[in-house]
Amino acid sequence: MSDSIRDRILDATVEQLRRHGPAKTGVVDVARALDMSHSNVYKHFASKSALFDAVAERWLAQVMAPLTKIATDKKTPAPKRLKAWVRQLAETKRRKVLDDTEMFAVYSAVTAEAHDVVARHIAHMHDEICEILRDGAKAGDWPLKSADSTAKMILNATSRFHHPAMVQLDQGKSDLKEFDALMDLLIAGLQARG
Amino acid sequence: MSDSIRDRILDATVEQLRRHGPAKTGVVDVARALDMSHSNVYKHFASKSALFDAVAERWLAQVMAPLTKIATDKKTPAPKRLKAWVRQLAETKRRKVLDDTEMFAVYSAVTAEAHDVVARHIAHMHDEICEILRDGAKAGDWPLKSADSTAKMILNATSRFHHPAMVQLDQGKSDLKEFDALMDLLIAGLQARG
DNA sequence: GCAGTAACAAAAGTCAATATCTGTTACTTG
DNA sequence: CAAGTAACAGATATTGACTTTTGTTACTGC
Repeated sequence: MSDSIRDRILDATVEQLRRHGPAKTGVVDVARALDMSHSNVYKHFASKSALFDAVAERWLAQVMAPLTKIATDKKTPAPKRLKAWVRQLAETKRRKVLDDTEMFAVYSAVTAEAHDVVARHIAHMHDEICEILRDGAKAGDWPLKSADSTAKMILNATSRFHHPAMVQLDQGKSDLKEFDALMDLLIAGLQARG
Repeated sequence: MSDSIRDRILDATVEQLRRHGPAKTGVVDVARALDMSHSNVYKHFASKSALFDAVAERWLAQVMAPLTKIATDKKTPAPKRLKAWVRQLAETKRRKVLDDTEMFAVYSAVTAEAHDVVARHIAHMHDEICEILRDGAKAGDWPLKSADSTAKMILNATSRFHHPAMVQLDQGKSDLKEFDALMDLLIAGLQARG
């Protein structure tokens, strides 16, 4: 079966965002692109921001997919998995900003407004790091007092390489070797802690 | 001797920025506050952005002063000094954003434009961290392959707590205990590295 | 030569009339 | 009842005439 009407509206919205940017994309434009009245779009999305939130949600789901694959790959040792997971996150953001700077700005602007969508995304990332950390503790890779606070620490320490605001300011200028060195230091620290 | 004319113009500019924000502060307003023609301001600053750059430079010098005191306090052990230095930086930013949110936005907007002023400031911070790292290496606190790349790593890892863009997004919401935990992990890592 | 000014063109900003967009309601069609 | 529409009020954007601001030049007083 083909796309649901909801999906078709979302596709059209992304297309409009791509063509005209978030400031000049309106519900009327999206409706016009689909040859329907804007009232009908409101049948499927409560408001313009709900529509944009749904776009952000889809984007973030795409970001998460390869991360989840890494997080659940139990046969790889936790330290290697942790590094691979955060590296994948940093690479995704870096690639997005290098390949399509304008679209990254759109993504960034839309997610900046989508407060609870982003909160759920962060919670999701947090949970996957916790899982890797706990696996590492079980395997004796490192001691672990609190997976929660340690996961937060990992995300904080690496945000320079994956937080949209930072990635956008950096414009992919910084080397991922800097990321690798930092990640190695963090893992050394995790393993050294009493 | 009293303030130079340059300083008086800078003071008036800060006053205008405080009162009306960066968007509504013009060279004409600054001149009017000093009872002079705007042409005369141009005698002392090449352009409006040069004037704002000078304001940013003064602010950043104020940020640096207490940091330099810590960096050059050779009698305190390097690990403690490193933590105190970065903590002081994070605290300064945090306090600025909590005490006077509007003024932090002004500072942030002005420094966002002042590209080479900020580059010099980052270089200055980088140098002070290098100094602490080298002192630690001499005292046997940690091994040190490259002070430069390690200093960069420390600034990267802690940027969540001191980079204007991050501090502004966070609005002082995050606990400095999170910072302390991260800094302890980083120092543990530094000490553990082969 | 340092501190200052008046007069000016070009760029940027203001403001109010006008047009467009958002979100709702009541209604239609398969 | 899922998908769709027309008509509407209020909020938001756009436009174009009209300031204001930026930055320069040529000049004054000490």
